Amino acid sequence: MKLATWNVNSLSVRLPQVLDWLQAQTASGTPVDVLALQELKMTDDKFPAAAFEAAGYCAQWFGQKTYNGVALLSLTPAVDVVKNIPGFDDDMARVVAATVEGVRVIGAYFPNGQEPGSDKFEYKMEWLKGLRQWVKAELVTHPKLVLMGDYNITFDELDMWDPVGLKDTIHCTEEERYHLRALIALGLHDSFRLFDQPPKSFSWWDYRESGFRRNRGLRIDHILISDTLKPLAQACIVDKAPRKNERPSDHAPVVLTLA
DNA sequence: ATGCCTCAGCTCCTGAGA
Repeated sequence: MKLATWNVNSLSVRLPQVLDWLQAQTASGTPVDVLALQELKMTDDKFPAAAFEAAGYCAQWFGQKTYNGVALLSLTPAVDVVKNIPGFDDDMARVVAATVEGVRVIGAYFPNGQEPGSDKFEYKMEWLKGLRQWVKAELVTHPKLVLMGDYNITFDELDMWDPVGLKDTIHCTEEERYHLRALIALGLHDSFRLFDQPPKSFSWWDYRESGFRRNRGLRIDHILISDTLKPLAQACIVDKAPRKNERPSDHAPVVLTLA
């Protein structure tokens, strides 16, 4: 089973790239079974369900105007769909969850937080708390669970192109990392670090100042898997190929292969 | 401190992203 997450930064702009990428994965011999998308930036009526259906994918989506918006694509139908975090009041579309082939998949676009100390940072902290409470309960009923998406949090210095210059800046603060570790403590694993990785592996690069060319990036897109799934993990990589497209997203897909 | 880039939108500037 192959699962992936990709913040596309506007699905309207990136749809051809998403379709091309899915097609390339299929052509390689291992099609993507589940793809979580973030930052659709479109209302639900604009979602290109027909294009994905033509490509062989079922879709669950949860959008809003201008900002946020998430979707789950799957080769087989998704059931028990949940949108946003039950019990956490939120006027932004950030989460879509569903069960695919017996695996509980949660796709999420975590709040950015803007700047430590800001209202948006405070919202990020509350959102993270709400997410954790819900995921904790989900793990009880769904031992096979994947939590993937744009976390907007780095784990440590390995995930930063400039650990000194970026120390304590947004995505790299101790408060944010506390919540990330608290998710891990529920019985989840950072699938990327289960494997040897190239040094300076990132999933996002700033559009500005040639961030990608100079590999000035952050690893903020993650695929966390439950204890039960850990023994099945075979590989996890960042696929930088789509970042080399003309007009790319600032994020690259992260891809996990399970036995 | 700001722009550097990209995207959406009550679009020729602004807010937000990260």
